[in-house]
Amino acid sequence: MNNKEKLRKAGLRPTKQRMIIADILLDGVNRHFTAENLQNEINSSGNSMSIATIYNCLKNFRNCGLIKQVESSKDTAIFDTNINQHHHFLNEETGELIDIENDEINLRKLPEIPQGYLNNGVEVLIKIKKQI
Amino acid sequence: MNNKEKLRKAGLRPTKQRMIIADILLDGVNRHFTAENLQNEINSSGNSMSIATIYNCLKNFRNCGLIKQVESSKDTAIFDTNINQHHHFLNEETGELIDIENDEINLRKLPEIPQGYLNNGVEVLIKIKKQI
DNA sequence: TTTTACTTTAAAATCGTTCTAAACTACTTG
DNA sequence: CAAGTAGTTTAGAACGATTTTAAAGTAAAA
Repeated sequence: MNNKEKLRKAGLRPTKQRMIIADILLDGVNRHFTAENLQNEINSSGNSMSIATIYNCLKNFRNCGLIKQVESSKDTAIFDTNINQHHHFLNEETGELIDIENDEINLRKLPEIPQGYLNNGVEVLIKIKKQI
Repeated sequence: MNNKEKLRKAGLRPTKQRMIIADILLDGVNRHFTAENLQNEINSSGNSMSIATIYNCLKNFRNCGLIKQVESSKDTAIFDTNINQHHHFLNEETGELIDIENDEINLRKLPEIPQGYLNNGVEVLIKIKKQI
């Protein structure tokens, strides 16, 4: 499926701007990035786009499940093109994230989900620091 | 150990402002809060404090391990007085966090920590949503 | 004491992100 | 294809959380 079809399937009009971003993000390579990172990539691809459009687009892509947003206490939102359930190492000193595939972690015992709620995804974060 | 001693032990001068905040936070009750939540509590305790001081203090307390900061992609920093390793349910719709004690989760298989790094804490986040 | 280093403060500045409202464009319908 | 309409992009203003500034204040050391 090409990117135009992916956007349509997600319920998004394939506008010029969304296609530029889809061409960068939806190439099958897993990556973590911020809005600013993406703007730089857009610029170096010879295109340009309002930062508001980039934020709109990231929000739309995220809401449609084309990308994920990482839970992180950094001051900048971090997005992830790996939309499968998976986990992360976090280097707290640098903010760097490294993917951990879902089958590399085995959650044996899970607590009971609060009454009236459903499990909507589990994320494990392993904080790491440089050995001294 | 009283709060003055706790601050000294953490390497922080027990100033008037830090004592006010310690009296609110270090009472043994686990809670999640933002800087603004804390400011409201300070105000209702009959005290007042510059917001810059509140931020300074929270950062100091966090760096000294007196409180923790929760990994969360919300736009406001969330702190936690529960400093033991533990986990959270996150209601993504409301942002509400609920503690999961460490022994309620059993992580069987863990991935290998990257070469040259040490495990510095594991946090599991279980996202939940209201059943319809 | 007196000195020194650390802390607090109000206000300004900064930074990421969202809003606004006007111009534009994709899609629909005739 | 033409015209309508609903959704999208844009620059720039606005916003909210947090940090910085620089001056005044305070705790601890000498």
